[in-house]
Amino acid sequence: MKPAGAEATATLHDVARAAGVSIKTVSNVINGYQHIRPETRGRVEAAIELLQYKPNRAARSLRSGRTDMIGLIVPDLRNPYFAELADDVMRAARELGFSVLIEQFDLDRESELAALRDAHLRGLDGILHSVLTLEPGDAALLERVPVPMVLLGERIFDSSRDHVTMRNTEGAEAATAHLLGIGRRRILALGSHPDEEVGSPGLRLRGYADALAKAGVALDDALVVPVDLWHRADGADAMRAVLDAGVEFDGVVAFNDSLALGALRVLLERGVHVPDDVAVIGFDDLDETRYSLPALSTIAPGRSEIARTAVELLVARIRGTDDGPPREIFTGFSLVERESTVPRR
Amino acid sequence: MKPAGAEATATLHDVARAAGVSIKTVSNVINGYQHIRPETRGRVEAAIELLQYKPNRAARSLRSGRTDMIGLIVPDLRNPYFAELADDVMRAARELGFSVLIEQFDLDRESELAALRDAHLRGLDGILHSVLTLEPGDAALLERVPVPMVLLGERIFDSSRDHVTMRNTEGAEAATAHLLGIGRRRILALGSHPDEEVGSPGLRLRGYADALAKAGVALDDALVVPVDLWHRADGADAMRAVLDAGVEFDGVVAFNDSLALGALRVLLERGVHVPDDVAVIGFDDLDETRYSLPALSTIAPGRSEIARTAVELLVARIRGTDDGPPREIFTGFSLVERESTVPRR
DNA sequence: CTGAAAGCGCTTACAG
DNA sequence: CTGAAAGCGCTTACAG
Repeated sequence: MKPAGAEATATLHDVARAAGVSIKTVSNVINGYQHIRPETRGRVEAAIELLQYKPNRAARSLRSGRTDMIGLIVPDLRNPYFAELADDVMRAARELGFSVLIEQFDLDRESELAALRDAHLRGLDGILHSVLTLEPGDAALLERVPVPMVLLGERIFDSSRDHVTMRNTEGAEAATAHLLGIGRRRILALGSHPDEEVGSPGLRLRGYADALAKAGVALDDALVVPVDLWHRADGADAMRAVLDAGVEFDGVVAFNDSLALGALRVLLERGVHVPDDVAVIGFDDLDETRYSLPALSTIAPGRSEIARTAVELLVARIRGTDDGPPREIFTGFSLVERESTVPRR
Repeated sequence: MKPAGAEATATLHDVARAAGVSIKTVSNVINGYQHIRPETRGRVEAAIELLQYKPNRAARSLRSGRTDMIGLIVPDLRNPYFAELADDVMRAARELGFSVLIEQFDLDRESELAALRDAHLRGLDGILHSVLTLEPGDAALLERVPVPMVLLGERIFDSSRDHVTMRNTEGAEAATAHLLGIGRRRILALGSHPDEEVGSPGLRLRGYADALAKAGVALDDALVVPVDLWHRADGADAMRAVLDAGVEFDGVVAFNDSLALGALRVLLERGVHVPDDVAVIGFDDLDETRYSLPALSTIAPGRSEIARTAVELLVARIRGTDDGPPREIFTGFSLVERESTVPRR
C-alpha cells in the first residue's frame, strides 16, 4: 500500500520518463550539477514544472544522511531574550538553506538534559544549545552528542565543544563604569547567584567588582542582591525588598533587562526618580527597552552577531568545511545609553 | 559509501541479529505492537539497550509517509504575542508526539505567501498558519496546500479550511463596555485599519461601535485612530499625534497590548494620569501587561486554549480520526481587570 | 555528458 | 505470535 497522501505525487521516475532521460539526469538538474547539456536541462525543467514535482525530503535524507535541519535548544520563548535569539537564528539559518527545529526546556536541569537527549533523535544535522544549568561535570555528556553542536551563552566549562558567547565580565564592567562615570557610588548589583561562578551571574558580578576596584570604590556586600530567576517579577520583588530594608543606593546594574524593567517599575511606583535619584542600566538590549519609561540603558550583547556566528560555525562543521579544533568565539558588545542613566540635574 | 556519521549507528538488522529475531519483531516491539511474547520483548529490549539503537527518522518517514512534525507559520517571534503562541503550540504538540518547525514571515503579503508555499515542501505532516495578510481571494491558494492545515487568527474569509479563532467583536465590545461602565464617554479606538473589514482590526472596531451603540453613546470619528502596524512604537506615535492634535478623551481601547503599552508610555510622559484621567485597556493579555506601570487591563484571548484546540484538530486531521467537514472553532475570552482601568478617585 | 543499478533503514501486507 | 521480502524515493559510485 502506498502511504496516505502519496497518490498524486510525482517522483523522480515520473519526471525522467516525461523528459525521456534517466533519473540520474533529473537528480543532477535538481541538485545543480554543472555539466548538463542545456537542451537536456530544459527538457527536465519542463517536465518538473509540468508534473509539479517536489523532491521527497525523507528519501533524500535517508540516502544522503542529511536533513538540512538544525535544532535550537533554548529555555522558553516567553522570555523575550530567547524569542529574539530564535528569530535571529532562524534568519541566519535560512540564508544557509537550513530550517530550525526549536526545542524548549523548562528552567530546571532535568528538563535541559532531556531536551539535549531528545534533540539528536529528531534527525537533525546539528544542534545549537543555549546553555542554562549545565555544569562542568556535564562535559562528558555533551561530548557524547553524536552530531555537530555549538553552545551558546556563558562559557561555563571547558569542553571539547564549540562555543559562542559574549564577554560577560567586560560587559558588566562597562555598565558599572558607566554609572560610576555619572557620579554614582552606591551601586546595586541586581541578580547575583551566590556560590555560582561559572555562569553569567558570576561573570557579571566579577565585572561589577572589577569596575568598582578600578575606580577605588569599596564593594559593599549589602549592595549585592541575589535574585534566583531573572524574570521581570523577580526584579520587582527584589527591588521592593531592598527599598523596604532601607538600603541606600543611587545606581542599579541589573544583570539582565527583565530584572531592570521589574526594578524600574517598583522605583517609579515608590516615587524614586530614575535617573535623577537612581540610575538604572540593564543587560541584553531587548526590543522593549527602547519603550520603557524611562527608556532603559543597557549592554547590547550583539545577539544577531552571536546568532549568525554560531549558525555559520555549525554549518561549517556539518559540511566539513571546518574540521579544526573546538573554537571559542567571543562576540563584541556595546553600551546603549538611554534615558535611565542620563540625569537631568 | 555510507553517509557521513553513520558508521557507528546500529540498525534494525543489528538489533534483530543480536536478539535472535527478525526485524519485523524488533519493529513490532519499538512501535508498541501488543501481541509479543514477554520473553521475546525482553530479549529485543535488551539488544536495543546494548546497541544504543535509535530508529532512523528519515527511513521511518520515507516508508510511513509521516514525519511527526508540524509547521507553524507566524509573523516574527519578536512580537511577544507570537512568541507566546509558539510556546503554547510547542507544548501542545509535544504532548501529542509532534515536533514543531517554525517558519517566520515578514509583515508583507509576499512573504506570507512564500512561507505558505515553502512550508509543505519541508516534509511536514500538517500546518498551523497564523493568518495576517491573506485575503478572500487567496482561498483557492489555501485549498491547494496538500497537507492538513488549520488556520489561526481572524476568520477573514470563508474557506474550506479548518479555523480556530477568538470572538474578536465580542471581545472588543466587552473592553469598550468595561470603560463605559466606569463612566467613560469619550473613548479612543486605537489601531483601526480603514477599509479593512475582514481582519481583526475591522472586527474589533465593530465591537467598539456595538458597545457604544448599546450604551447610547454616539460614535465620534475623531476618536477612531488608524494605526497601521500594531507595535509598541506605533502606539506611542499615534498617542503623541492624538495629544498634539488636542483631541479630548477619557478612555482608550487599544486593539492590542503592544499599542496600549506604547500609548501608556506617552500618556505618562505627558503627565496624563492613567487611569484617573484616561483609562486604558488592551487586547491579548501578554505576560508583560502584568508588569507595566500601571498594570494593563486587557482582553485575554485564551491563547493556550487556542493553541491546544488547533493542535488537537490538526492532529486529528493528520491521523484521520476526524474527517468531517471543515470546522470553525471559536474559543472563549475573558476580561482581565488591572490597574489601568481602576480609577482611584 | 548520461545510464543502469545498488542501497540508505525502515514499515507493512502477506504467509505461515 | 513471527519471518522473509518488497519497496518507500531518493543519491551516488561505477561504467560507458
